[in-house]
Amino acid sequence: MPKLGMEPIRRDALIKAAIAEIGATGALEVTVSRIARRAGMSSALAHHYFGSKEQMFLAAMRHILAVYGAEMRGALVMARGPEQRLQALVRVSFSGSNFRRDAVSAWLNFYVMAQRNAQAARLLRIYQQRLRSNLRHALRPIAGARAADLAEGAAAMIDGVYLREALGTGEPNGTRAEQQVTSWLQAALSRRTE
Amino acid sequence: MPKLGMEPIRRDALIKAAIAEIGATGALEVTVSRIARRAGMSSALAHHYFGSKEQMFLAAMRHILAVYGAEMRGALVMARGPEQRLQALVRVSFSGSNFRRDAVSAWLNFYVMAQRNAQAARLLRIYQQRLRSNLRHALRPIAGARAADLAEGAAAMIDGVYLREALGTGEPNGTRAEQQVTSWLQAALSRRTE
Amino acid sequence: MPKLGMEPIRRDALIKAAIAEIGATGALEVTVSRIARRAGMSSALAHHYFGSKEQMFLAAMRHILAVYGAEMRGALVMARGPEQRLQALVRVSFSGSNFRRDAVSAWLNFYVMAQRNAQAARLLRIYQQRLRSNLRHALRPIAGARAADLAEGAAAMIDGVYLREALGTGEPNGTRAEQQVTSWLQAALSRRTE
Amino acid sequence: MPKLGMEPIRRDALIKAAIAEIGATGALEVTVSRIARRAGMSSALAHHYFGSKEQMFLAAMRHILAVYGAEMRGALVMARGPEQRLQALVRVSFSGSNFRRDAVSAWLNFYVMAQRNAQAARLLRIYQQRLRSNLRHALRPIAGARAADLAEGAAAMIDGVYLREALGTGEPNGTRAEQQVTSWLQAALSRRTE
DNA sequence: AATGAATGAGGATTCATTCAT
DNA sequence: GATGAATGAATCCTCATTCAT
Repeated sequence: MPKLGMEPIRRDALIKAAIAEIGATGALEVTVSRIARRAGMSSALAHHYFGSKEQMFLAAMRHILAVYGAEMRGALVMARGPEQRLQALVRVSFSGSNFRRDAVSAWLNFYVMAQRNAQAARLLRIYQQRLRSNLRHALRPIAGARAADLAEGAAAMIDGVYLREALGTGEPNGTRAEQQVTSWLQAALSRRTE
Repeated sequence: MPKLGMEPIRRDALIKAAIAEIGATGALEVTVSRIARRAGMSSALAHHYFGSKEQMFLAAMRHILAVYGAEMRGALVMARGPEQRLQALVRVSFSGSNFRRDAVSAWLNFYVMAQRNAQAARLLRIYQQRLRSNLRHALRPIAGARAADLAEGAAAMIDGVYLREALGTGEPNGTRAEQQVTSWLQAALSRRTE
Repeated sequence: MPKLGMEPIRRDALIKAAIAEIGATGALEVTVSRIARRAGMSSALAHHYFGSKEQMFLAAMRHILAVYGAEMRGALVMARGPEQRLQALVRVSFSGSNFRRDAVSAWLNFYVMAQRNAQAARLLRIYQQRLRSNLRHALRPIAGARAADLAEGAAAMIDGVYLREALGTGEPNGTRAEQQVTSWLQAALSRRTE
Repeated sequence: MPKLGMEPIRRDALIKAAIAEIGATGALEVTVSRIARRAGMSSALAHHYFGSKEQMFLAAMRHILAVYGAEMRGALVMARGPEQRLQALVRVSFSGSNFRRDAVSAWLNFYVMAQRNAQAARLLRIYQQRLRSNLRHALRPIAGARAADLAEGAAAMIDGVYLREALGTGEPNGTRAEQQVTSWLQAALSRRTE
């Protein structure tokens, strides 16, 4: 039942399957066959659409990144004032599709991938810069000159907490994560006002 | 030129080679042959001494952990007062053998390994608990009831900053990392005194 | 030149090649590569179709057994009266595809395999029981109550003679084997009529 | 504690261990290391004494054969008259050290070995001929011209019954085996007297 | 558009065997 | 006499990838 216009559907299915499979295995040592089977097609078709396993993984990474970016924009749109913007950025990092077990585990593997693959490294840097830039932007009115430093610290904190959730045994707990980051941010900010 | 008592020497060489190789490749997809060659022996001998690739990786992980623990103890011994203890813990995390490019990259891969391998997960948890426990201990006199929370946050911060260094392109910068964590800690602590 | 519907063809070729290779080598220490090469394909394809060397051997065993069973049924169909049924059973054991050098040698190795592999043991037992049951059936009208005992003995005799042919240097001689078993059977039966 | 005159002791221990190990594994795929360990020494020493794995197996085969021959001679010495000689030959085949699970299983593997190894084949033939010759000798006074044929048949019967015990799941049952052969022999003999 | 067929390359692991001590 | 050290040579098996249909 080959149909026309299947390409986007297939690609999407494969990306979702790749993330799910990586999440389930906990490693990048996932076979293309398994991913393809999970997506309901042959591995040959997967290659037809992505050219190589690596490209498929990159597409999956791009997908996670794109969704994360979209959610961030969406949250920022709703925010009123710097404090809310800050909260939005933190909250988005620990919620939505980006914080499901699958995605969290996938992230960990993208970190590893970024060590060898230039494209993956670039994608990662884009994500990091976007987050930092957004954090700086939100912090400027509140923290002034310290905004850059605080943004840097907040980003590290977010990554650290994210990592901990990725390695924990239970299901990731977004609320707890958010609170941890928020309380630190407030501490750093309140000190400023001294 | 077979000698007696080679076992500890060989094991040591293999562990070092494994860490170096993982660091160089940036991934766990390192072959036993490569590691063995780097350690100056046949892959068969590597298997003879470790039984399996996985056991070899675990030994490498244990080694990194042990050295880290030793350095931590050493620094704590020298510390006078809670503040110095705290500083020691942070400084040790970003210095010494534990913060060489190799080791940093190896850590990243151990994170991935811990997602599937129970033994690796256990080792990781031991490390995390030891760090948290040490941090709590040092924070108690300074932060009182908030010590537990702050220790938790500091640990996350350390991991986050560590992660950033692992993913950065340049050589890890321990001083910068230490300062980042320290300044946050001071912020959180100073708020307490309000 | 990939074609569709190759699976049964490939499986068949591999089974035949496995039997031939075992027969030629005289042992189970045959490599998958050799078998695959003899069957005109890569070892990877052999694994693709059988999953493992062991499964391939079991399939070969099942094949020999199935052919033997078919030949037995065929001979029984033609037989008129108990004596002819008996003769058919003995003759089939020492003729046809089941008594070619290859198969005879393969049998010997299946014996060994049956000592460790439960599935092989089961297959072997099925063959033994079928033969005994058929022998009992044929002997009942002739030997009455002694049928069970005689069937047991005839089966052992068949195996013993078969073994001797398997170990002999020359090509197995079916006629000689058949006669040996038959003459013993007649001796045992004639005693009954005393 | 290297002593002088250890050679025969070591060789003996290795032969016993080899038989035991083959019996336990049910196959020839036994490693020299395992055998040596079972015999309480290093694999290097095993090689020192036997030169190769194959030679060790042959020695084990020779040992089993020698013991079997000795037991046969012993039983024949005690026998009075042809009938007792016959009974002695059958009984010895299914009793003593030659009929322990270990040895029975080892025999099966020697059969396989005899298919490739000329020396093993020669040993096997010697055993077979000795048994046949002894059987003929005992049968001559009773069966006259038919002695040769009957000896042939009896030998096959012994092997067949032996095989069945080797493949059975339970412990070999010598009495049952002996009776089966004996009753057939008597049947064949009684027919002669008709 | 889709897939079964097919393989080359590689990788972990095993093991008989050798050798210096 | 005895062994730990060491390895080359296999062997099974996996997998990304290609291709004809």
